[in-house]
Parts: sequence; C-alpha cells; structure tokens
Amino acid sequence: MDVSDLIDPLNPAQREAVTAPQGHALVLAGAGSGKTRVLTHRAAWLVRVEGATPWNLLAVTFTNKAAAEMRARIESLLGINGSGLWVGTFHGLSHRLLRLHWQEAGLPQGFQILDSEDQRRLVKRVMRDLEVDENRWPVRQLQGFINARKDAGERAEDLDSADPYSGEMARVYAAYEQACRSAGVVDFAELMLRTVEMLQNHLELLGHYRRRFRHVLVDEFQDTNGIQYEWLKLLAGPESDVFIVGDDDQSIYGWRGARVENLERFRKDYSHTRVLRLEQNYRSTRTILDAANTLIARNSDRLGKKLWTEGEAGEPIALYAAFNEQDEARFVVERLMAMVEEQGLARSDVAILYRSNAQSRTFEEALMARRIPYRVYGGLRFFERAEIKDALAYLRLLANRDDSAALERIINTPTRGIGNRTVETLRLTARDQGVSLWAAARELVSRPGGLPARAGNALRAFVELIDGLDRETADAALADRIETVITRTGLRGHLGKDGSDRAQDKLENLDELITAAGNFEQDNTAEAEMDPLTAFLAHAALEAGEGQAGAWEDCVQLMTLHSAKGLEFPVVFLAGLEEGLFPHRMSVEEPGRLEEERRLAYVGITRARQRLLITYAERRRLHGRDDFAIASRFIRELPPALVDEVRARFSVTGPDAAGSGLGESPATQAEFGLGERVQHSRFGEGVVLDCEGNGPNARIQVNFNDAGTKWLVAAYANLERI
DNA sequence: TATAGATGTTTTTTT
DNA sequence: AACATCTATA
Repeated sequence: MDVSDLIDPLNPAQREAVTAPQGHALVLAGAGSGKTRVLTHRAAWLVRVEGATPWNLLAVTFTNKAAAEMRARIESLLGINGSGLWVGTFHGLSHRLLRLHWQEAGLPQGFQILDSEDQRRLVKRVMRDLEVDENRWPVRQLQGFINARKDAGERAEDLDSADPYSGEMARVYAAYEQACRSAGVVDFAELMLRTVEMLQNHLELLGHYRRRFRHVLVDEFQDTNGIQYEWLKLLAGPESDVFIVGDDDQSIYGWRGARVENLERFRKDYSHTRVLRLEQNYRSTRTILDAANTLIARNSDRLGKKLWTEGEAGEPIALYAAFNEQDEARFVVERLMAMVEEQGLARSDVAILYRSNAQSRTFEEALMARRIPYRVYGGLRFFERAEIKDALAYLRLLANRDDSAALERIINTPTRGIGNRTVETLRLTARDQGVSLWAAARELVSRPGGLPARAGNALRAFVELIDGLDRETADAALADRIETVITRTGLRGHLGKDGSDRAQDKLENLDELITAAGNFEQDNTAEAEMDPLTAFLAHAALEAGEGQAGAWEDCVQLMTLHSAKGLEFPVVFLAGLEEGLFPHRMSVEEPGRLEEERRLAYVGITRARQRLLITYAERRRLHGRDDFAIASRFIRELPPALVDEVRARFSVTGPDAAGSGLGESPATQAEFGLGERVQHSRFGEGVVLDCEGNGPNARIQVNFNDAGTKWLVAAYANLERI
C-alpha cells in the first residue's frame, strides 16, 4: 500500500504524530505548525494503514468552518465522500445524535433549536412570569448563568436553592427549563447536556457508539468546556483511542466555559498518553514569530513550547498611530491598495482583523468608497436578521404549534390587531390550564365570550391563517412553502409598503431565504430521514450562515480575531490596538482574563505569513461617544527592534516651503498630536481634536476655550504648542 | 390597539 | 450610533 502521499509532506515531528502506534495521544501544536494537517493525516493513516474503517472515526472541532475543512481534507485523503463519516462540531454531532434518538433523549421528534437571541427572549418571558425584578437580575446575566451551569453539566435541581442569591437564579433556571420542555425546544448548551444525559441513561446506546467509534480525534482541545469533556469521555470508550490536538497559547474561549486545564486533565484521565510537540512553524517570518513568542512569554502557567522557524527574517512589523478610526481605515486601505497594485497581491491574501464586530463598519465604508471588494465574516449573520427570524418563526410554528417562543414572536408581526392585552389573556389562560399559547388560543377562540369580539376575531383569523398555511403547503417543496408563508402572512406586503432602503434590503433577504431553502433541499439528500423543514430550521440555528452569501470574488477578508483562529494570510492588518478595546476594558481587571486577551493578540499576530501591520487610533467613536485612547499594552510588549513606527504624529508644513517647492524648512514645520493644547493668535488656547490631510494641505480641528470648535488650514494657522 | 417619539442601554468574542 | 423598550396620544 502506498502511503507516501500521507507521509511525505510531513516533517519528522508531524510524522511521529501521524504514525504513532495505537493508544492515546496529545499533540501540543504551536501556531502554524501544521496541526490540522496532522489531524487529518492521522485520520487517513488509521484507515489506510491501521485497518480502521471510516465508520470507526469520530472527529470533532468547534466551528463549522473548521469542521467543513476537516471533512473535506479527510474525504480527499481517503478518496471517499458521504455522510457516513462522523466529522463535525460538538453541537452539530450532538444534534445528529439527538435527532436519531429523540425518544431516548426525551424530546419530541420535531424539536427545534433556540439561538442566543431566542434564548434571551424566553428567559425574559419566564422572568416576567415569575415576577423577578429585571433591574436586580439583568436578563443577560441570568442567561449567562443558565448557560454556565449547563456547560458545567449542572441542572437546576443540582443547585443550592436555599441560598437566596443562587436560589433565585436556580428558580429561573428551573422555570426556563420547563418552558423549553413544554415548547419542545433546546438551546445550544442543552444539545450537549441532553446528549450526555441520554448516553448516561441508555447504556445500550452508549455501548453501541463506543464500539463504533474506535478512534476519536479532537481539534482545538484547549477550547473544550466541562460538558464537552464529559461528552468525549463517554463516547470514547475503554476500547477507543483518543487523539487530541491543542495549543494552550491559543485558548480564547474561557468566557464561554472553555477550560485549558482539560489538556492536563486529559493526560491524567487517559493513562499512557503519548505527548508530542509540534514546535516548528511553517507559516510566519522570523520577525513575526519572534514578536509572537515575546508577547506570549509574559503569560504564566503555560505548558511551554518554543516555536521556531527556518524562514527568513522578513520585514519589520509596521505600526501606525492613527488620529481616529477613519484615519486608521484610510491607512489600512491605502496600504493594502498599494500592495495589491504594486506587488500583485491578491485581495484575498489580505485580512483585516479586529477585536469586536463593531469595528468592521469603518473599514467597510473606506473599502466601499474605493470600490474594493471585501467580505465580512461573522457579525450579524444571515439567519439572525430580524425579518429572517420572523419568517422562520412562522415555519417553526408550522412544524410545532406548541413552540410558544415562536408564536410570541409573530402573533402580531405584521400587526393584525392582536395587542398586548390579548396576548396577556392568552398567557394567563395557558398558565392556568398548563397548556401552550397555541392551545390557549384555540380554546379562547372557540369559547364564546372568551375574548372581546374584535380581539376574538383577530385571534381566530391568526389561528386559521396558521392552520390554513399548514394544510395548503404541507406537501409543497420547502422553497414554495416559505414563499407562501412570506406572502400569505403579510410579511412581504408589510415590508413592501415601506419604501425605505432598509425595507428593500429586508425584502431581498426574504427572497434570499427562499433561494437558500431551495438549495438546501437539493443538497441535503443525506439526512433524508429528517423532515426537510425541521432539517432546514436546524441548519439555520446551528450554522447561522455567514455575512454575505456568494460573490466568490477576490475579496479582502474582514473578521474578528476569534473567527480568524485557524486561518492564515500573507498580509494581516491588526487594527484597534488600544487600551480598553484590546485588551477590552472588561478584561483588564482580572489577570486571568487579561492573559486570555494576550492569547488573542498572539492568535492575531500568528495569522500573518509575510507582513504584519498594527494600527491604533488616538481617538475613537464608540457607542456614539468620542474617547481618547492610548496604545495597547500589547504594542509595548513587542520587541521594539522588530517594530517600525510609520509615523505617529501629524506634521504640518509652512506655506513658504509649500509654495516654493523647495526643501522644507524645519523652522516652519510643526507636529501635533490629538489632545494637545495649542495657542492661536486670535482664538487663544484650545485642544487639537482632529486632523485631515497632510503636509501643506492639512487641516486641523481645534476646540478653543472661548471661540469654540474650528477647522483651520494648519499651514496658515500659526499654531503653537503649549 | 397602533404608532411616534422619548428614553434607556450597550459594554466583546460564538455554537 | 444603533437598538430595544417604554410612554403618550390618537
């Protein structure tokens, strides 16, 4: 058997990992050391050399993107393709198990999945029913609490109900679970927890999967949380070999319960684990790697790795101190244009990375102004848009009338005369009789005098609308079904009346939804045993869909540092390195959280292959508020010798030098930084707020104590620094 | 009950 | 700035 294609592309350390004898293995793999390659080649090795079948493999990661790539690479190495291969995300695979064994899991066959927003709304609903004070107990906090408990594998009844603080939260948790149960919905964390409980309670199922999954492979193991660890321990039985890959320096999901300690725990729990290290980096220049190593060395409690490269030193890291976020975007876009035009770089070779999604806007505007194609990953995703979720809520109701969360969302969207008063009556009736809102609606509609005439008619029309839609479209293709729903419910007409651009966008999104459903039904022949509507709704919740669909043009890539993990680009712009933004102000107090921010910076730096450019803005508008900022501590933590500061300050050239075209006379040159105090002959003292342009054409905005805010042509303003 | 306008809240990252 | 939620008014 010729396995040279599996082995030849590997270095000795990688080869050792891929060809390791049977048994457990922990691969500590630094950034850019080829860990995904090792994982996929290991999977192929097990089948082609060790006699396993694809059926014996279970391969897990965290993000849909990573899972898709892993699947594609394994399939290509094995020359197979099909859904028999269990490769996916923790949540996706759990979902698959729960669909297959819904009865054992105690779920209705058509259970639906709540995304974070759905979950928050439901928690809020429950809190109102329980009359919990939302000022004392913020909804988000309760939502976070519930998820944290689930991520740790704890149910409401496991909590201490005597303690007044956690007792109150446990009460909400319990009521929320009850609401989910009666509506037949599960949240993300529940997918994991329910799967674990199902396997614990059904040993015949557990035995079946343990016998099947002889080889369990896990990528990004440092991101596993408590319940995911339990999940793996269950599915990987005593006869199974577990092969895990991870990097403690890239652990950036602590906020959602990830435990780096799971790496160490694994070594203890799985005896005779072979520990391997991949320390040679094939991705970045020596400069970039040195910078990353120096930065991450400040963190404590590392498992310890020394990344090295045989590559070139490469160019220094560029640092640009922008005046504000517009200037930052201008710098980035001009630089990337120059690189694309002069060096023939593809636009898709360039990534702009930032800490928070809100930062994408300024870059989008700057790119759009210059007609440069770009693609934003993450942010508000397709299936999370309000109009899409409205349409999906109707579909959820068609699939399951008891889905009260879905019903509440659309019972009066678009408005059809069912106001708060009527809905409140519905809730009371539902609560009294212990039934869903839908059942309560049916009951009230059929009971004479149950509601005032006007409300009763409106509600009856709604009930008939839903039942009618169901009857008429039950056998239709998914896309036609959605088309009918959008039209008949009045969603389209409602938006059509509004002539605004935003409404137009929403209409286009609804059309896009119909197209997406059509494509989905065509491609998704694999899980034929699942009802197409249910499958589509699950797809919408689990893979919310990326920002913009299509346009596989050559695009500049914009994304958060979190979504950049696992990717690499020849050129990386790391933007917004300011104290308060990155590291985020919420994370600077606690050392542990600050270290996670530093790991995030490490992830960002190590995405770059050739060129790394770092920017920050001295002044940034956030939440409508202007704030001065100082450079991130992470900039100071880089070795100064590796950093080339482009120009931190704004320079103004005098009119004489500009007019004559001769050399600039130092005497007429001045430099100003934002926030600096200046003196003007007529307006008196003021503070520099903003700058625009450069050299003789530069304009400068000054807020004078007495004369107010003015824009001045800097060359003629004769400002003096004080 | 519907709507416009006021008021208050974001505080980050994702399945 | 953008959005959700509340309030006053028709």
